[in-house]
Amino acid sequence: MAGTTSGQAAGGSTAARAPEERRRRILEATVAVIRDRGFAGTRVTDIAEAAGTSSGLVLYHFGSLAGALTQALTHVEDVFYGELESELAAVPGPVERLRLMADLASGAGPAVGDWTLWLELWVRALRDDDARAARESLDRRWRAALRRVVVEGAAAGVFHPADVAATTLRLSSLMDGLAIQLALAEPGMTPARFKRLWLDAAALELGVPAQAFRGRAARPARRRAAS
Amino acid sequence: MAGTTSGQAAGGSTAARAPEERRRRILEATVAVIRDRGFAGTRVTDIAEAAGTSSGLVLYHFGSLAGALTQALTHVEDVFYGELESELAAVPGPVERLRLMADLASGAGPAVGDWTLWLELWVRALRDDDARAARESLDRRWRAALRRVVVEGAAAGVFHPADVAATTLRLSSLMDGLAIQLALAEPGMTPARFKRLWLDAAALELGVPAQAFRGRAARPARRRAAS
DNA sequence: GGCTATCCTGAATACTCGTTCAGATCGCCG
DNA sequence: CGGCGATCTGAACGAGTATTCAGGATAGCC
Repeated sequence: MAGTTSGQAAGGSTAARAPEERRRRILEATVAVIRDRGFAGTRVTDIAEAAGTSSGLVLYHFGSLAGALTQALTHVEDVFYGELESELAAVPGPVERLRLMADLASGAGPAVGDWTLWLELWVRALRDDDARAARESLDRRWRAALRRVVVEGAAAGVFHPADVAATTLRLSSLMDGLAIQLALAEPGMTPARFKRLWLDAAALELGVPAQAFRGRAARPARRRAAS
Repeated sequence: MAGTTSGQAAGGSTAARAPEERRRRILEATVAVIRDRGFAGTRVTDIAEAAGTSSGLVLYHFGSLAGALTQALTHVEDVFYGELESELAAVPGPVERLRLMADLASGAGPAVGDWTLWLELWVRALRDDDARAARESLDRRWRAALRRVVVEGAAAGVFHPADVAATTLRLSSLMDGLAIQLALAEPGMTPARFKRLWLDAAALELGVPAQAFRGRAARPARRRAAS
């Protein structure tokens, strides 16, 4: 349906093609609404309103509400992956990279952002194949990134994991578990505590002293008040 | 609404009051439907059908669909807690108890059963206060049980946790995270692997050799083929 | 300028439920 | 027995919402 935008030949010289722009805006609006109201509570009208268009257009572009939800997921996946890769590439060593992943997951960074969306995704994945595929892909990528950092650290002689696969799986699962508390705003669970708990577990798993992950990164300018 | 069953005076001499029995059946049917279709997909008719009654009766007893869902949650909580306590009381030492908890969580035992319901609960708790309260209570109880086992083991000189609160929180969070994989039937995640991963993490956290949690319980009769 | 395909709108349609309601049924008591 | 309250049923109602549709605007192209 919707013609798969067959003849977009007319190269846009003046400005970016408006339709494409509109499409993207709708997808981002969809993500925002899902975050806010959940998959189950998201209506076509909500998406249209959030995107500043009509419900007709949402259906015109995505065929159905389910289509919009699904495409929003793959959009999220693209954005997430792009950000993760560029963020990771921007820092040097394994210790710093592990800390970065903790930052991203705890909500400080842009990539993971709000875990609410992830909880929603898990539940939808129980019964919807597209959601299942999206989640699996997202999870695999995140876990692969983590594993890369672990392996890198082991090669550098900094980390000493007993079993790389098990360590990777446990550390990413621990993140998910802690994330539930964070998403539900469990009293006592803050991004800082999330980070501390996870990095301490990483220290245990990787056979390094917990201090290895302390210090820096959290409060960049505190000692030198004004400079 | 529904009168809180005011005058149930008429003491039932012959058999248990049918209405109470019916009520319980409806609650259990509700839980089954939630497990199967999720909170979002559960309709009054589904519950009625699963319980073998009419939709009118469901509303008569619980006032609304939301009421039925909420009461189903507290029913689950009661059942869960009762089973957890009695199971834990039935085994002797800290090591055995920790293994029992791994069994229960991995799906071998009756208490946790299917993690699907838990994922559903987390998401509903994002926006529904009753669900939030139910989840918090369930979580607190489970975590308290875990903490008790850890403290008991520490007192006996078997476990050596560096920080009881952090260890408890991490081990229960890790369970939640692994449970997601289990609920989604991630390839490679089985109850056995779940148990192994979690108990190995426990060994790390508690400063005991991983072998401490191996052996027994898994395959009771393997060496002596026939007896 | 006209023609056409694409993009876009908002009202109309059709359908799915939650909830209401007008009574049946049942067990019990005076 | 006759009445009464609690329990139970299923049809009818109404609100909410995905999707359809009849057309309008727009931009490129001859």
